[in-house]
Amino acid sequence: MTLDTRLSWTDVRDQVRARILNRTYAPGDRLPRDEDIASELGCARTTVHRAMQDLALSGLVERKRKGGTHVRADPVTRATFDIPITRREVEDRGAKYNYQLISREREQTPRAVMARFGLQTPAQMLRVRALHLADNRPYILEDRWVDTDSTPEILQVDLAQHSANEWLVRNKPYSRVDVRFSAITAEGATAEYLAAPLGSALFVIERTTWIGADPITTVQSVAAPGYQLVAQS
Amino acid sequence: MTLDTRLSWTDVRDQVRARILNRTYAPGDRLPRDEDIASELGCARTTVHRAMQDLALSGLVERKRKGGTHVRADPVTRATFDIPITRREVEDRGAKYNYQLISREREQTPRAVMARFGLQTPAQMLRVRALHLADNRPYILEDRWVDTDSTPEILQVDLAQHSANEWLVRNKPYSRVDVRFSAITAEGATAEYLAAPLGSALFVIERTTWIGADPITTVQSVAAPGYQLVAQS
DNA sequence: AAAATTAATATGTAGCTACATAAAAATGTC
DNA sequence: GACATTTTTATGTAGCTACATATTAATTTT
Repeated sequence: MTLDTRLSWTDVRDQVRARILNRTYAPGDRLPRDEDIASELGCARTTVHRAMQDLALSGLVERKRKGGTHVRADPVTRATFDIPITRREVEDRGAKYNYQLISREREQTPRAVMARFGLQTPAQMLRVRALHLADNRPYILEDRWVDTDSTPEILQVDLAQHSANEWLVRNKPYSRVDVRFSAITAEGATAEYLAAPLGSALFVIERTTWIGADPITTVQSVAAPGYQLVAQS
Repeated sequence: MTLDTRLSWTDVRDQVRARILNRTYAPGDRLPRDEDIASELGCARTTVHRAMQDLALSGLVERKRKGGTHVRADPVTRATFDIPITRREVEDRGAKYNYQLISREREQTPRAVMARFGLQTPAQMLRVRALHLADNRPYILEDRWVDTDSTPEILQVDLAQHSANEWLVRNKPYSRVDVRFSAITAEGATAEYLAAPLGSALFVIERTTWIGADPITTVQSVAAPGYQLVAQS
């Protein structure tokens, strides 16, 4: 059993959070120093420190050296999303996974792709388009660009067998990633590949990765109608 | 200056990450114990612990007591999104914020709302529909249900002046939140309020909050065409 | 009074010890 | 051999000290 006199850092975090919520510490207020909270609650400063770090991470307070800890005036809802390999996502839903390569060509990057990488001038990259299926129904259509300077090995990979998604995730770690979500209307080839009614709304995930300053890949993944992304609890 | 012989936990994290990336520790592998890594790199176990915690948080490894630390076989892309108050979001874009109350009525929760809260039986709640504008153009249309048992004060708030969004965020903290994203097609009243062409794709954020086990509010926010959500770096 | 310098201070980090806890591995029992 | 029990072990946590670092506040200089 835990001694009832001993506070864990989660206890401290919950206590402080409760005080913020009941306005003991109001939005914008400066909290007491870690040390004072520690002596008040009867624990070590390190424990309060850990609690405060967590509150800062969740966006409830802001901390600055010497400046102290302040309750954020405009709290934000902070949500974390896990975006797994598509194969895994499908299998986790209990569906059968399939994959089809649509095209694989060297092309010059259009303006939109240059923008995502922050490039000033166009470059030759490998463009791979592919369809992921769940129970033989279209699930996600991906349009990917791979930088062959940073990732020449991709040229040896048999992309008809293994998706670039999977190969990259397993073999090409990144140091920075940019993720953005949006919605587009189903039309033309996109609608056709996804077997989506013309004009239906499609959920889009855009991911761009770098290793250091070097681009690795950018991908636009368009999900079939009805797709929903749920935050991690 | 830092002594070059002294490793910070971020150094350790980066070292271990580099080893995972270059396959010294391959996917599925078990890493050495914290203590061994510590003595190898010449630092304290606490430092390695902190580094490992961070790698676990970012989804690169999994840790279990006694089981040790394993490299995740299927790494995930983990992205964090901040969803601020709508007014703030608009103002941060340098636009002028406006707000219009559309309706405010007590209604019985339909099945979809019951599902979001996990309710078995319908309940009477306050339904508030409102439009947020940026530079006098429709920005987000929200359809919100507020539980008046947990939040009776909402009945006294002048929702024509202040959005329920803002009042709740400032006055009604939650202990649990569920966030999900999807896309819908613009039609009927939704299209009209948002001044969106019929059939255009709209980005949808659904948020449901509880305090303990008690429902607070659930809201479906439909963004005007072109809306994009970007992950925190 | 304005600018530059110095001191004070709250948080950040590293290292140590000691103990808690979960889960695997080993052992004992039927 | 199958099941229950005990031991072992790797991570998790709390508390302590000592020092680093970023800012603010105070002081001195111009």
